[in-house]
Amino acid sequence: MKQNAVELLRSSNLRQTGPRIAILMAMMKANAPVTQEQIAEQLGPLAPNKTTIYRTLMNLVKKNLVHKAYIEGRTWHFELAHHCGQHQCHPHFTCSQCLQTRCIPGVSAPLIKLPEGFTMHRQQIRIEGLCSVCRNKNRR
Amino acid sequence: MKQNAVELLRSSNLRQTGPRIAILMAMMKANAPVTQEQIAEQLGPLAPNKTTIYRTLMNLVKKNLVHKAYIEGRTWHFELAHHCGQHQCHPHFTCSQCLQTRCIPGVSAPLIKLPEGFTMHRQQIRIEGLCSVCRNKNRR
DNA sequence: TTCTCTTTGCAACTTAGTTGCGATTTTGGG
DNA sequence: CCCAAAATCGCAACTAAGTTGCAAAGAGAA
Repeated sequence: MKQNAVELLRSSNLRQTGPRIAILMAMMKANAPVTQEQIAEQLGPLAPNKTTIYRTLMNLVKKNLVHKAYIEGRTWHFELAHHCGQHQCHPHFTCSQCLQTRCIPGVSAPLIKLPEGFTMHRQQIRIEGLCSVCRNKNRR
Repeated sequence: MKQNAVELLRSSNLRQTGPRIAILMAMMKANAPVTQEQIAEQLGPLAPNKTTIYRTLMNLVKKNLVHKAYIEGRTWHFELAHHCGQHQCHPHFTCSQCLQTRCIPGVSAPLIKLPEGFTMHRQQIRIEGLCSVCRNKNRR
């Protein structure tokens, strides 16, 4: 997995530093978009400083190795780009009751047709609803 | 227009107060999602306190008269629900160069099929790209 | 008009992300 | 292998945006 991270950095012409490799590895382990805080938590006491985490994430976004996910709440979430299509991320579902977010892999919507002269870089879908767990709870 | 705002409040069983009517009217004038600050600015010196604006917006969201739009940046944007479909808002386009956001009215994507047991309340689409103005600027 | 419940404004506060800057690390060249 | 230049990092102080608690004002039913 570390090899994988190193490879990603090399392919994007980014220097291979400890913090970057650690952050990428932490994101590989996650199966949903993560926040700065979750990354730090995951890496434990040797986690990089939060400034470094934010700066790294923003660099990775710029290089298109990572995408920012648009999710309810005030906190930014990020995920590795390699499960996303070229112009479209997989949808994200947020339960409006338990507030958990999860990816909905393997599905996508047709790309929206933009007005004349506009170029699409990326289309993202966010869904709000009730997850099956909460739905069952409500039934009782 | 004021009548319209009053009607919205009545139909949702909300008390008709000055701040609420003013905020709804400000949103009716806008043709893209607005922030608390933009609402205050629009209403000028007699704008309600920012706490009131936030609280009002959150109430209106709860009543489904207003939706929160998911847009790049740290600031919340809101728009009236009456241009949105029942389970889907119109897409929002943000230019990654000038950062302006605009609505793309009249188009939508098929609703994503959720996993068994999940219920959809609302699907929202966010597109990032280059608007025609910026694209032309880059050409030169 | 009065009473009750809701809404508002204010000021202080919290959270999440940002900035500036000196110290450290990476990497390419000798 | 070693060095210098450029990129990156960590820290502490800061900013922006939204939140909270509470007393005062307002809405609407009787």
